[in-house]
Amino acid sequence: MKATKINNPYNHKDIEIKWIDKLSLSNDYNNTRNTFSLAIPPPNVTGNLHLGHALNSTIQDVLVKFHILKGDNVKWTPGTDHAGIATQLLVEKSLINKGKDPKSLSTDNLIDEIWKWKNENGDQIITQLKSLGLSCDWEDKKFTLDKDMSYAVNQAFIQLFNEGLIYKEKTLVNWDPVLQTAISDLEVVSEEKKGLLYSFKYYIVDSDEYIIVSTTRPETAFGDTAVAVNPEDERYQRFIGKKVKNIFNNKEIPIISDAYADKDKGSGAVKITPGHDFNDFDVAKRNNLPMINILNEDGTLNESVHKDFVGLNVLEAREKILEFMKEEGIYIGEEEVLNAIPKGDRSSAIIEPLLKDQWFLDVKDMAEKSIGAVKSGEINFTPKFWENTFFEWMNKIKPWCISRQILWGHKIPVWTCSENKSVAAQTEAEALEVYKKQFNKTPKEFQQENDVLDTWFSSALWPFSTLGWPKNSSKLNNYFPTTILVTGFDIIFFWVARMIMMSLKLTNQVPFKTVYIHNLIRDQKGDKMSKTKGNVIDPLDLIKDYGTDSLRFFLMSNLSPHSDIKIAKNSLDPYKNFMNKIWNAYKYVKANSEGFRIVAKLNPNSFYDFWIINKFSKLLENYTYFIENCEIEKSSSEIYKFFWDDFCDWFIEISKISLSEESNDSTKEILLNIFNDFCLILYPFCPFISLDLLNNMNPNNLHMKIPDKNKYNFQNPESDNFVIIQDFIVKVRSLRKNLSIPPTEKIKVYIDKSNIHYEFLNKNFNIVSKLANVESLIEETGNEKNIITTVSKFFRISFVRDEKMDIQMQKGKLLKDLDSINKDLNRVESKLKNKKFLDSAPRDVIDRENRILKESKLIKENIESILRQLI
RNA sequence: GGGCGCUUAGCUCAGCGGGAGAGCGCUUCCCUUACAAGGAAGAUGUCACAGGUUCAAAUCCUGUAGCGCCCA
Repeated sequence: MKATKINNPYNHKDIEIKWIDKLSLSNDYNNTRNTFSLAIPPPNVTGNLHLGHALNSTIQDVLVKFHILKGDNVKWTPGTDHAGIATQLLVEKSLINKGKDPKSLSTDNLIDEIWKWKNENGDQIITQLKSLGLSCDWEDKKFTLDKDMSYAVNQAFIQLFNEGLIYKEKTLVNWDPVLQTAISDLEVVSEEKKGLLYSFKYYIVDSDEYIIVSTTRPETAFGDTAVAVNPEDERYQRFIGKKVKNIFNNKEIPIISDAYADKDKGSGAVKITPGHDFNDFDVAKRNNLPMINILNEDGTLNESVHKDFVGLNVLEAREKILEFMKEEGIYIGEEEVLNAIPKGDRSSAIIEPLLKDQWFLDVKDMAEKSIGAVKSGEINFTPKFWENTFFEWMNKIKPWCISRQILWGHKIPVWTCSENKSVAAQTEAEALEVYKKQFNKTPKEFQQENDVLDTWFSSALWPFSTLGWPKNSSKLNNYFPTTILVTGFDIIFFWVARMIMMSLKLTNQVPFKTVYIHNLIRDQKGDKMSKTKGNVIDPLDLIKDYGTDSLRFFLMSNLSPHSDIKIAKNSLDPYKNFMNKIWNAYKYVKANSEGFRIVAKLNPNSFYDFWIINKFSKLLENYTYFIENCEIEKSSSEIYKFFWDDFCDWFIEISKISLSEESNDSTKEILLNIFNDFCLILYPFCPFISLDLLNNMNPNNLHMKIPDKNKYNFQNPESDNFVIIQDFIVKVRSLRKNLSIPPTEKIKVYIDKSNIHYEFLNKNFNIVSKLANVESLIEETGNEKNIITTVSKFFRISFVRDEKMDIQMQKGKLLKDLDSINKDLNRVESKLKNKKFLDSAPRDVIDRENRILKESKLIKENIESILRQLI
């Protein structure tokens, strides 16, 4: 690759164009190496890239690129999800916009339209993901409705069906009257709303006595088949076993005793509508009550109610039935209550519990095994506290309603004959075979189910179906179980839990060993981003303005296990500045390392060579540790601090001095090598700038390998002396500033030459002279009258006093320092006087306190003597 | 009602038993030949509150208050 002209200013667009297509990953498997594999949480095929995707995929990409650098077998499978309901809705809408009525199309034609849409637009999200610079295996991209993926779905279904875990049952389901399909418990969101609780009388048959019941949904009285009272409720004992007259459906319905009735709620008696309430349904099953369905699929009242009510919607019926109650004199009153309204998460329609034939998957055993896998540590959540959330849900899991009455999805692979005998199979031909074998005859009116499966059913197989399951492929052998799953906490139940259940059931293995849960991205104020609020920040805009590297580094620096990431328009400024800093530092490195190469063995010479090598070595160690521990944000911070503080502010500045004075080969070589190796470890975070600079340093010879830690393994006692030089320089600059001495004015510094650090300071006078603009070091005898002094950890530093100097300012500063030193002294002294502390504190803590005592005393004495001088 | 998480500098957040930290913002000075998208020097805190454990608590325990999320 041709090198970028490094003298140009940093421009993210130039380098992104250059490298965007060179990041795809597919490496050959080699069983001598470690393996790192993961499957991307497949975005909806209808999706547009949002910051959540950017966050989720960047985390994965950092891990992937890190493992590429380590030389592991890496497999990261990308793909998209067919997103049943969402996609169908979107296509229907776009048909309507084009003036076509989707309802006028045949089922097959509508499915064709959806496929057409998918083929035209389905890759948009993939293209957008690529702009993040991800090293997915783009050649091995999956879609949940691909042939092989559908084969896996059918196979999973067949196995679960044959084991009797999948069954069809007429029972209460969550019915979405707008989408006209069943949905699972998880897809129902409850919304608290003020409503009215109405009370009315049910008269006891052949009696003037009545029992009062309360309900927020009086229209369901058509479906009431009992009144329940609590067995311990003395008020109603005498009624149990009697009947009341349900004047709405002209039936006599029993008063039953059931613990579900709450003595303290309302009148204590409760009407039971098994066809339209989940609790009532359970009561009915316990008590063998009949169930009446009063609703059509569109949510209007059906033929089973009084003819005046047929066809009304629920709200219309409510008004009318209240009037009716009043006319009949059974209405008592209403009160305001807060109740939970169930709504569909896609349609926002009020969900009606409805009696329906639906397919269920019994997940109880699977859930128990999944809990076991997490408890035993086979699967680890990180952060660990999410395991509680997982357990909580798994413990009270109910059968999963997996059938949907929509078109777009995997058709349920079950064929049924006229005698209502069913078999599950991949194809009709296979179903016929299975049927003949099983029932020893040929089926009549053999027909496949019309329903499709819940989209999450196929997603639940994703980690292994993408690798070729159920076929025994080499991919599956090499890369399964996957190493890690990276996802947001919002789909722990929808997805993570179901993958674990399915994987344990179908493959007898966990799907992944670690679940890395990350948080959401919110706006500046901490609000969720939404189109209606107008606070959405588009990652593609950020990429345009700041560059992918800046966006990635922002995200990776702001990850937090406990809080969501907040982002404002200018949040990326510091990270773009960092990219610019790296770019400019390279200009310096390049100009000053001509003729030098990336080497395997360094030859450090001066103490600052050793110092920066040690710093880099520490960085390498921490960087690796934090990434492997899923603490990526700490890794980012290490990178930032090393580069800006250590490498640029100190090493480069010092190198300027040594390089201007003599040809210092060791420093030049170290500049180039550390910069090169820094770019390597930066690569997982900021791939574009890293690759471009690495390419510039190693034209046509990119070695994408994590730096060898042995290259940076040097021990040299002098490198510890670096802090002495730093301390001296900072103190001189500080005193200069306090005394308002211009930075351009060279200054003479008085210093005690018997100080144990003096020799080292003097030996490196060229450095301090340049960085602190010191003219000379002069012996301080202690008798000087016309000097002004400050103290540091290692030195007393004095300047010649001048009338122009702001002595009061310096005095104020010293008094303040004295105050804080006294506080420290008090704390330490009282500790060291405490016998119990000396007895029980560890040795190193006591040593440290003693050291602090000594240092503080010295500083205190110095400050006090200086203050006396200043009077 | 049950569960989880949070409360530390003006803002965003680290630290999670032994000297209160970072980035941004702020103040002052400097356009020094990598970088003004920069450099240098600074200021800023009852670590929500109340008890307890400990030689030692921002850090562990209990309780209280407030905020957020999930489940019913």
